[in-house]
Amino acid sequence: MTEPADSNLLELPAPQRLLMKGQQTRATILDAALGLASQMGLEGLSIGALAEVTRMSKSGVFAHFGSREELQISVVREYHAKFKEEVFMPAMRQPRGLPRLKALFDLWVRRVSVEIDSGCLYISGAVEFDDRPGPVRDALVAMVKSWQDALERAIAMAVDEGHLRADTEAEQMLFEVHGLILALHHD
Amino acid sequence: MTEPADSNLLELPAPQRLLMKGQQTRATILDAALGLASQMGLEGLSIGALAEVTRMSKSGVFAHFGSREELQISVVREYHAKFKEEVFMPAMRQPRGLPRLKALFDLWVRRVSVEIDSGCLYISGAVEFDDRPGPVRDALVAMVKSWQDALERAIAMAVDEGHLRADTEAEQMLFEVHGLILALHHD
DNA sequence: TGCAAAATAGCACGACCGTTCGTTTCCGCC
DNA sequence: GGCGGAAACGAACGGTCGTGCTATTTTGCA
Repeated sequence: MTEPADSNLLELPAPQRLLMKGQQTRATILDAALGLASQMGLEGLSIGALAEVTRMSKSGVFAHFGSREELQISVVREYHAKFKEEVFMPAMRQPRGLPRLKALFDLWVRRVSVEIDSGCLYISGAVEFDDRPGPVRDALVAMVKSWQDALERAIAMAVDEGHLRADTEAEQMLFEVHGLILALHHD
Repeated sequence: MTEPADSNLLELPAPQRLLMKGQQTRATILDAALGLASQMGLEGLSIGALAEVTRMSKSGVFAHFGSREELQISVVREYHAKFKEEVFMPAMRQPRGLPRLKALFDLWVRRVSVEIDSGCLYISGAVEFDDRPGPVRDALVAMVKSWQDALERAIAMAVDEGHLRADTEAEQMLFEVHGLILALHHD
């Protein structure tokens, strides 16, 4: 339930040891989990299958998260971090206004296209957890919301800069753009 | 959730009894299954839960379908029949062209709105089975395709009738409309 | 009313699930 | 070299799943 906290890491004593063994394999597991969850969905992600992929024992995998739910949440967070790094951050290096908005959209489209035959966790998660309250759902909506907010800010900026018509309804435009991505993902 | 089901009501005494008992309870089961699958997804639909809802034994439910897969396919077909009856058929009574297209869209939106907190099987199914080949997926894509084709025909007709600009790209418009529905469903 | 067939129940099996627990292996430090 | 703690293992548990069987009940018809 409590996050890693990493109470006593970053002890890089003499040489740089960035990761203790535990954190290292945890990262490995998380990476495999991300791939698995993209294919089977967050609900389809099982500790047994994960153990097989990583060639560890079930309990070995389990120990790193303490519960399946915590594993799912960790996967969501990991996905969000990757998404941020691949889509959000590069776009932020573009000048505000239309260029940045366009970059956000293009990178997003590119990512969805690359994810083909794996599937976006935000979308599959939204379908799986739309009526299943709990911490996983909470984490999911928080991540999606932060992304939507970022998009909406970018739209508003483009309006401010005069790149979009002044009567543009940011929320409505966000809705339509989102629809385009969903339709793209659907095919 | 579903009404009593009243297995043996409507005792229209001597004359026509259209359904043998088996077909009748099969229909009851299918109805319950539809509700369950809308909440939990096609993958989340379990025979045990279905038996509990219908107050039957697992094997009693099972016997009607022979396999879980067949049950899922039956659910998909049932959903498709309902969808056709509630959305497609009424719209067909509108004059061809824009009125019919508009009716299709409105009825679709209405249905998605009503399905809130249950979820459209076409959409959740598309997410769950996008990379899981098999008969269920086949049934799913067949149903979705028939619906998309109907929509595309309606758009083409609206163009023919001069209700839409002649340079309208039916496929592109279908894509955008689909996106709107998906976005609506997503919220 | 009686009887064959259909419908349903009951039970057991094997597979997989998440989780717990006790043990063993590994690694970093004195 | 040896000690202590972290990491990984292996076996087991209780649970649910889909799916075969064999009884038992119910139904439809002569």
